Amino acid sequence: MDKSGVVTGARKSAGIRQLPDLTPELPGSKPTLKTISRLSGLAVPTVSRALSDAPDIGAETKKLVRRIADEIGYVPNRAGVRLRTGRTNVISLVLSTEHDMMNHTARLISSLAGALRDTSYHLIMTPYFPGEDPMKPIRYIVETGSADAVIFNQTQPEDPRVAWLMERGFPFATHGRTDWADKHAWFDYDNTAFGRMAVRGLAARGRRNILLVAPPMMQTYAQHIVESARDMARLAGVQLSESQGYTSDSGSEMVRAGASASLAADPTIDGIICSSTSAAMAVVAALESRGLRLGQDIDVFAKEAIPFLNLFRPQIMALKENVAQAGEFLARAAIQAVREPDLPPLQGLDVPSDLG
Amino acid sequence: MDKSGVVTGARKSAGIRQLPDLTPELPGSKPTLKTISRLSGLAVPTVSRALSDAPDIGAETKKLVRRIADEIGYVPNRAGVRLRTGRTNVISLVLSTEHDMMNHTARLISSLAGALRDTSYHLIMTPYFPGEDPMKPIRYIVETGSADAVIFNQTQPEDPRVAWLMERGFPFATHGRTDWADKHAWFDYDNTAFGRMAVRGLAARGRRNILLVAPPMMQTYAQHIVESARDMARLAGVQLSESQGYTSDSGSEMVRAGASASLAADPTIDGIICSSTSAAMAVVAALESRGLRLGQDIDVFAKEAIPFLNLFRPQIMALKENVAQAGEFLARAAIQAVREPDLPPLQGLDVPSDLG
DNA sequence: AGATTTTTCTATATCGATTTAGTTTAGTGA
DNA sequence: TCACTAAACTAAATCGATATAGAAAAATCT
Repeated sequence: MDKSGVVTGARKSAGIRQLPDLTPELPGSKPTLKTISRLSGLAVPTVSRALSDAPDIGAETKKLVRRIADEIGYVPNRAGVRLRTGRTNVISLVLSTEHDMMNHTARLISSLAGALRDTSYHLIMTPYFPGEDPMKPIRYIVETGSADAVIFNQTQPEDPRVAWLMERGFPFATHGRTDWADKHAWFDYDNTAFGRMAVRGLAARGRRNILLVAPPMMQTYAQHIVESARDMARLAGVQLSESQGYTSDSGSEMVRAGASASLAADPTIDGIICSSTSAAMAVVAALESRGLRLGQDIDVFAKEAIPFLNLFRPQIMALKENVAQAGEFLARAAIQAVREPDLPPLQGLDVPSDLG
Repeated sequence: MDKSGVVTGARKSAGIRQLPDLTPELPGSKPTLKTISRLSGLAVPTVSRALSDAPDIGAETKKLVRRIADEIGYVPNRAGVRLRTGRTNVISLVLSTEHDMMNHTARLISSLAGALRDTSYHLIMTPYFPGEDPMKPIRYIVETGSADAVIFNQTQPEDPRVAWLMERGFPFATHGRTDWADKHAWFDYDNTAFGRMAVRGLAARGRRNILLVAPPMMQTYAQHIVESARDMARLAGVQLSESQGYTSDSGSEMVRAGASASLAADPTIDGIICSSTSAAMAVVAALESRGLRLGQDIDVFAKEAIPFLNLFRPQIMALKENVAQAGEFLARAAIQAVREPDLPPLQGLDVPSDLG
């Protein structure tokens, strides 16, 4: 209200190159914009705008500010930015603790965290437990504003999480596709190629009666595998049946028992396709306990994130799944969804190359 | 400066039970203290203090405020709290992406995230890559104030991270012990018991020449295993040698090759102790490729986070490591280190029970 | 030269929560 | 009845960054 005697105005200290004030910092306190302001003699907002390369700040000023910022190791305070702008600089990975896809998950986390390392983003884990409403963690993130974007997997064709997030325009990226895949960011393993190559590979080794241990059919990628495997089986003229009562996600003990039962029910089965590494392990255990010789009486075709199956049994026909690539891609996709919501969403496919 | 005509004072609206103002909220905006303030007619700080149960707020007022807060679903804004108090409500897990302890790591992450779910804390992942300075992520967290506490593993007896954090009084909890274990929070698997039980178990099956595949000796737990195994070997009168040129962390291919070489160099080896699941897998692969029969010519003793080894080979002598317990404990320990720095730090041991 | 525009800053308000320093009313004691 | 204390609030400042409005100097135009 009282402005008498207040001298305001620009250029008061423009042109000054050397630091006008070198008052020693309070020890232990992190430098803020205020620190730079004091050191440079510029106002705090000027410093802020200089660092964000605003057009209304002089070139010399920008240079000066950036030099000081570098020298004193200025890093913007996250809480300040977040409070003012609403941007959290956090990306949430929704973690299913289900079953034993553990290995896969760990790989994904590492690569995501690694990819975000040199960005301003932190990765937070938002777990949910089997049986819980899958919407819950998503709603939590959005409603509490805990992150700028969400990443999640186990997508379904008409995934309610995807619908809900799109409706609200909240940035996200999925590991796996949906029916609206052209409208959002995703990364997926090419399970259609996998299904095709699995049947073709087994047929090439003379297998004629193939058992497919697929993931739960609600998930999009299960449908990709099943459909492509069926198509290829028709083309190749081989028989294809699907596991009944258990899936590749069922847990190792259950898969082993199930596979054992399947083999007992139909002893002519000579090829098994597994859509996960742990399922392949369980299946091999099952067939060996039934006295079947892997690679001779029967072949197993699988997918794996880490070279592991062939260490265990060289005979397993394994295709590599590049989970590290998935993590890196999803990180970029999520960030782009946050920063450039109007660009077409990033979409990527991990196409398995043919077996040697 | 100008106070004329301003009516200030307490009790202006004390005693009012019903909500004096029901102005509809702007749609889509999250409720804040201000919202409650408007609805209750109380000042914002009063609302704040009422919610934090401060002694200078009346009982009726507290009840009123809490009721409104519940009704409108008030959740404190993280950025506001963090900016004002400096408390981030974040716990950082420093993630080693090294080797293939993947499975173990994933379990730990899930259980940590799960344990923090019903607290106000979020879990962020701070990765670092093999070969990097292990101090780097720690320094980053502390210096940027990205978290209230850090959790990390792969501790060494005189771990520089522990020393550095203790010096600064920054809250942390380790998975694994150090020489200063009585002074900080930790959770550990009882590797001394493991080493003892492994040797005893193998000796009980008549094994006389045992090979120990231990982790790198810099890590504390490796020393626990080696020392206890040596002690027990002396007691039981069996021979014990340690793997040369490879460790249980060396990566599956390397362990397989190394174990194969060890078996070639000393064909009288009739028992192998592995301190990790992946090492056990590799070792079994090695001995089978050399024509040795597991459970007959030779026995393998190992530790595992997920029931897996026995699915693969029932003959493997496996002790369970309760990683879920570790995660839960570390979460609690970290939170206590933050909230009650003066209480003695939480310390816990996962004691493997004897084999059946 | 005087008016007008451009350039480059500064001042102020704001995000949401909390801390510190008052201020008012009611109650107590003499 | 008047000073004095306790109880229960309110006011104002603060954390750090940024958006908006406004102001002075310099450059341009007429």
